[in-house]
Amino acid sequence: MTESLLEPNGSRDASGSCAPDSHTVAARLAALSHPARIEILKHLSSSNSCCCREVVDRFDLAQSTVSQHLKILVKAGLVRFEPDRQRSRYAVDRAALADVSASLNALVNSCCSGR
Amino acid sequence: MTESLLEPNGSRDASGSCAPDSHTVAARLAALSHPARIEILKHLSSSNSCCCREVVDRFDLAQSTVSQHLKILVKAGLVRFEPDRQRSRYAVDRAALADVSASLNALVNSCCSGR
DNA sequence: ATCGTTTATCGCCGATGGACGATGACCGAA
DNA sequence: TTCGGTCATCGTCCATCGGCGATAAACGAT
Repeated sequence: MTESLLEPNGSRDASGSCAPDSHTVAARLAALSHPARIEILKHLSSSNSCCCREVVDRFDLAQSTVSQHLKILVKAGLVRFEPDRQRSRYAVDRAALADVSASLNALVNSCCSGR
Repeated sequence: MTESLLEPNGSRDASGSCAPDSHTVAARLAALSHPARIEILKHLSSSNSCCCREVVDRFDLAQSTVSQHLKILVKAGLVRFEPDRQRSRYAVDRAALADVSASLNALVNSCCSGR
């Protein structure tokens, strides 16, 4: 693994808020850096909770592909997964999503203030 | 809420808020989804303008690797590139950075309102 | 002109991503 | 039970990423 040459870890900025390290932010942004996943997120948010099939029907992607994208979103913590009997239920974790946005905001602010 | 006056690709929906398409957002987020690039951005922002060498000295990465990362950041429009005689100058485009953040904010908001 | 510095690019390689089809498991209904 | 629908996972294929060293071009200084 090629990590550890960057940031000391959990640095705190002047405002006292904890700035997540670059790896964490990068990993979460990576989950958002695919158009299909963004669209899937939008779709999920529009209907509170979806099963995989609904997403497959909406987009022109194979079921296995959609399942993969959902898995990535779940792994990133942006989508909650609840295995129902037959139909799995996927739902946007709005708090987590807001958190990612806040992290990026913090990064941008630190870039704009450090001058 | 947020104005993003740039972005030629931004389509304006009925509500007047600018909603960039998924590909655009995804591409810009992809540029941010690497810890080294995030750290490089922070470094650039801390000293207004850098040459490649400065970044190479700061991080434990080969010069070619840093050059690649910088190229990616430039291509994404997050960093401005100005070829000086000998030393290229790289500087954070704070407006573009703020714009990415705003785009993500807009996405999150649309996900949180659509319910 | 020659050397040293800086930079961008090339080629290479291993790892990962993204797409798909096929498969098997699970469940509900007939 | 059998059938149909849903889902996760596996394996495969191809493209891209991320790292590096090597190289050549451009420039300043000697």
